[in-house]
Amino acid sequence: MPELPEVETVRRTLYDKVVGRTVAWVEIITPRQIWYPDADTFRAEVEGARFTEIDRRGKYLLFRLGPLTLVGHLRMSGHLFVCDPERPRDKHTHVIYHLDNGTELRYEDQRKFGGFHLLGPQGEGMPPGLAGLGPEPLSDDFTPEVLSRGLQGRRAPVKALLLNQAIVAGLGNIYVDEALFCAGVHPARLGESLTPAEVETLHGCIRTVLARAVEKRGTTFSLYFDGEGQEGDMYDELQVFDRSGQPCPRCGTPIVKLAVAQRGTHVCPTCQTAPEGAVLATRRARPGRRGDSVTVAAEPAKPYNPRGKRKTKGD
DNA sequence: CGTATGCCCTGCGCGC
DNA sequence: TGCGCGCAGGGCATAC
Repeated sequence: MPELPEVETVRRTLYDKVVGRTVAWVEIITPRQIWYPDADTFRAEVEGARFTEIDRRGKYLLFRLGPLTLVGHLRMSGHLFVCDPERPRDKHTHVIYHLDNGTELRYEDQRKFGGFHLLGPQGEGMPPGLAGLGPEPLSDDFTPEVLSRGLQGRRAPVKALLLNQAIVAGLGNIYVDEALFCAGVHPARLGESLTPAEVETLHGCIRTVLARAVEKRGTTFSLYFDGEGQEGDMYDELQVFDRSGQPCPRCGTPIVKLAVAQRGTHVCPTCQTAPEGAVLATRRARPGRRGDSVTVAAEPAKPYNPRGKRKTKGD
């Protein structure tokens, strides 16, 4: 799952291979991955344009094409990389930007969740998530005060708030769990319940965790690789994510997997104190499945609703 | 407005 | 061995 560190690594690894190149032609294999405008207009506008810069905001890649901006989002399983045309095409190849030096900028995506927007000079066509994106966590804009304002008075679990890209940009499931562990804050705590000291610590942890992950070129968990096809090295440094049943690196207590905000969530039950009176119900120990013991966590005032899946409800 | 839920999609593990 | 099911998850639309 590409989050800020993975997307930043993709940006860096694509940079020299793409910037300065002109798009000879665009091959759209799966039109539904073109989100804006329609595929024909998109192709017509991009063909002949030259990549002048690659920026990143949160998990969005911003390819500057002179006055236009090609926005890419990898979502869960997207890959963007440059390769030679001889490379066999994966069956999940959806878009190919054929470059003027004969190489190809390919977009592959198993789940077809990701896609592209082409923004006009004034930003027309911008997805709402990009327009409403919160501060870059590694920039000076992101201060403890800014984080505090994002959590202030909010009755959602702090994990849900950190996943909210309007509060802070770029965090996903992996680094939220890591940052909350680093800060010793339980993910089910409500945003409004954090003390100023906890917010300050959490702010520092978000930055430390993300900066380290960028250094390590991201986490390869399931299928991530960067713009050169290389995997990230951060997985081995993860403290809690995907480590359920393994000893906490700080105190040795086995890491537990919970559901918070409908998301798989990893905590050390000793280092991250559950909120006072929290309902901690073991949903089900799924035998054999990576040894997960899945537990549901919620504040007492708002009992957890197991996934709200009312498909074949008892009838 | 803030919060919660369903949807998109497909590979995989699991249970039979 | 093979099939069908449930799960995973980022962002957006929609419902309260």
